This record gives sequence, structure tokens and C-alpha cells, in this order.
Amino acid sequence: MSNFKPTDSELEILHILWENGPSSVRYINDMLNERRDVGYTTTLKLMQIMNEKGLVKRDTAAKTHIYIAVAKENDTKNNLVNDFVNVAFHGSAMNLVMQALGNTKSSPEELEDLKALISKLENQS
Amino acid sequence: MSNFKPTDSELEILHILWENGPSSVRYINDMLNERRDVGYTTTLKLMQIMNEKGLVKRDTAAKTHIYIAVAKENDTKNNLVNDFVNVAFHGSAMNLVMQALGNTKSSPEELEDLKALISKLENQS
DNA sequence: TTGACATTACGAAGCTCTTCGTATATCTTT
DNA sequence: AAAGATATACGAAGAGCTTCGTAATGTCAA
Repeated sequence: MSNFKPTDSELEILHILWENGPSSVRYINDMLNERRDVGYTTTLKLMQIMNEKGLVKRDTAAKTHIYIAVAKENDTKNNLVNDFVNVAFHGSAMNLVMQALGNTKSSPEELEDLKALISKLENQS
Repeated sequence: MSNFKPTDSELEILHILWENGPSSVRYINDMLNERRDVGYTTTLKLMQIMNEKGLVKRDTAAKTHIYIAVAKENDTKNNLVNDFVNVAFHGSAMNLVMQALGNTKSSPEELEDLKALISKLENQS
């Protein structure tokens, strides 16, 4: 299993890459700037570092490099959740689930979806 | 609402304080050393910083200071979960819940508990 | 081809977190 | 009281992350 553990800023960029597909630094930076001010070279540097770490790869054929997510969305989120569960909930995912549910307003639809997932889990054991 | 956001190391210490109640640096350090090597002064410094931040307070009456958790367990975990949901799941707690459940093996008992919580949530809306 | 502009490369500063060495103070034991 | 053990205070180093300024390079239009 891959073991990607992006930082918060890196994760922000990965989200954009996951949604948009391969993207230029310019595009990523524009997206980021819809939420907060980030300098262009800041974003560039971050993506160069992510490239070194192997979180993304890039196509340097053209002048404008195109970055592609290497870290897979599901794998990455699993890693993040596992880490978070270990640090904040002593390894108990169920405690996290309970805390998250008790903490938030959930719509009836969401609760139905959740019950469906639980049924699935019950039947596959 | 309080807005405590402890770091990983600070959280480790808070867990011990929550479980054991008011404790000395020596005790905390001993507990930490059951899991990994930490120097005594490292733990001391960390707790002094936590004191400055207001995460803990301390009783300095005796030579050996006694530290007490100020950050409440439930509040702190809620803050952590909210933060994590925002960063990793675009603010959707339900996505986190689904990911955590799909990611882990859950016992039948845990699933029963979870269903009970869901029923409670459904009835209170 | 030359000037204007966009892009990349590089280095460094500032911040936070963690870690620990050393100095100082306090208690205990003999 | 002196020696030894235990505790606190303080400062600083090192690592990782984020940020940005500046320089170098590539591209395109006039």
C-alpha cells in the first residue's frame, strides 16, 4: 500500500488535481486564490516539492508544466483517517465515527446512506 | 466554545491527563516512555508550553508541580474532528464517517452501538 | 530579432514544533 | 551541613512547512 501523508497545503492542491485532473500551476494557483491569497511562486514551490516527494508527477514537455496527482484519493484519505484515529482516538475508528456523528447535523438521506453501508458491512462478515 | 487545537505531542499528554487526572511531569514522562523514548526535560518543556497556551494549568505549591488538563476531552475532540473534516473531507462529516467505516473492521457489537446512535439521531430531529 | 510577458528555478527567511543540554533551585539522607 | 538526587527554568538547535523575492529561461508578437 502506498503511504502518502500530505500536509494541509499539499492536500488542498491534491483535492484540486483529483477534481480537475492534470493541471498547470497557474490553474491550481487561481483555484487556491478563490479561497485565500497565495502567491504564484508559493504554489509553484509547493508543487515542485510535492513532485520531489512523489505525491505528483509532471509533464515538462511544454514550457508550462502539467502536474498530475500520483497519490490516489482513496488511499490518501485512508492513510489520513488511520493516522488521525491513532493520534486522536487511540486507534478506535468507531470512537471517531461516534464523535463525528454526534458532533454534526446529519440529513435523513445521509443517515439512510449510512444505514445502508452498515447493512452491507454486517452481511459481508 | 473553547477552541483548543493541541499538536500531536500535546494531545498525547492530554490523553494521559484525561485518564489519570492531575499529574506530575514525572508521571507523564513515565507514561510516555512506555511507548517511546522521551527525555524528561522534553516533557517538562512541552507541559510548560501547554501551560502558557492555556491547555493545562498547574499547581506550583509544592516543589513538584502538578498539572491539570484545562482542555475538555469532548470539546477538544470535536475541534479536532471539525478541523480534520474541513481539511480532508471538504467539510462533510458524513464522508469521513463512511471512509472510516469502510476502512476498518468493525465488530457486530460496535455496529449495534452505531445503529443505536443513528436511531437516537433520527428521533431527535 | 528584440521586447514584453509568462514560467520555472533557486535560495532563504520566518514560523512552529520538538528535542535536549545546562544551570539553578529544592528536598532528602546521612 | 554536605552530598546526592530530583525538579524547574531557560535557551538554543534542528527539522519541517510555508512563503516569497529574485534570477534565469522560454515564448510569442510586433
